[in-house]
Amino acid sequence: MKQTAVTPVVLGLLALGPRSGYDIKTVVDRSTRFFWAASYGQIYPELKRLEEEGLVEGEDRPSGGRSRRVYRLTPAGHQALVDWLLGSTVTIELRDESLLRLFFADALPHEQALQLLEGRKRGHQEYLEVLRAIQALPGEPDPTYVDLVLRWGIDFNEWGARWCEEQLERLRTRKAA
Amino acid sequence: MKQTAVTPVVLGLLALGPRSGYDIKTVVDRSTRFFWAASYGQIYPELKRLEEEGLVEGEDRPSGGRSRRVYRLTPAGHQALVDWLLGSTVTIELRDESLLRLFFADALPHEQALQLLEGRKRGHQEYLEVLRAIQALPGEPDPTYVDLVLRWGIDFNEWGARWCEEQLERLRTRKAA
DNA sequence: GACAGACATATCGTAGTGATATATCGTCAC
DNA sequence: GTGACGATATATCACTACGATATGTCTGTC
Repeated sequence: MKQTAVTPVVLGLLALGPRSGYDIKTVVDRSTRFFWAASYGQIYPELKRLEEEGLVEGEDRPSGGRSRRVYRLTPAGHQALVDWLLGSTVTIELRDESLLRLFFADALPHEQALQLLEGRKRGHQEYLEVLRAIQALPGEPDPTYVDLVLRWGIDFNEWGARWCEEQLERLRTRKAA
Repeated sequence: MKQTAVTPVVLGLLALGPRSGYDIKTVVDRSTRFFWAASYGQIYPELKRLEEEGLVEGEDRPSGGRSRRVYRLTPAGHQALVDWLLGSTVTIELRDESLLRLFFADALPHEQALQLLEGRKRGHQEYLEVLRAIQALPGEPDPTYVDLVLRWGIDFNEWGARWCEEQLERLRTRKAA
């Protein structure tokens, strides 16, 4: 079975209930996009491909003149999801412009370099607010592991802000010494 | 001035000294790739483009029959680097398959889901070893901020492994309750 | 009844990836 | 000294992904 970057996220979301391509994109943008993004340009072709392979089943369910095709997971699709969940491939890619700036910060005067750290700290704090707002959203509580991943985001940004603060102190006192 | 994803990393590395495209790729693979990757397919065209814009200067310096073109930063290029360093754009993109697995882990039996957390912890520990090996490399110490970013990688992975451990405990005791 | 905004699918230009082709050089073994 | 192999060096190409937007429909509301 062919695997692309969106395969698992499509299968995983359909496992939580039948959805259209549009629905998938909406849910992704509100949840996994923080660590796994997906675009229409990937989702729609992928749904077609997965249907050809028999992992999902589509059903036209237009509402009036507006077309809508809802997909559900087949047993084979559920198996493919579990196989992936138990698999051992690990993709980790990070693209962090703020770290890249820090990396080259020796080209700046001391004070301006420290301001990069201040900026990074602020970035973590702002991100934190966004995630806390999501956590505080009304509605039934998230499933255990969905909640766990949200926690990760919150804990990570707390850690990140603290780290910046510690390094600022270290670099300031070291300079004074 | 047009900006692509590799512009800052090329300018930044040339600021540390003249280099060929091959050199840039080698240094990237040993350092920034952890948070900012770059491929030949980006680097060579980018060097040409930056030369046309007058931000870098190339000089053919073949050794024997083997061609080699070494680039150096122009004053305009240095200015462009400083402008970017002081800029406020923030790109943060994360693609973390292990988090995606956790997100969908409610589809697994409790024990197997916990094993995903164990696996993630192990991933952090392995990454940690790689980074510690880099830190222990002989040679003159890295510039302050280059070292700072390496520290970040180490501290982050230590934090990540600890976080997994804490969540494992929490989920285990909660289940028992 | 008009307008904004959500719903839904589809597509397209641009850019990035990873692999590989081509060629030279250094060095180590035998 | 020659053959093999890996490092140096540039270039390119097929494939994939991304982000933005075109197109059209429906719903709520002022």
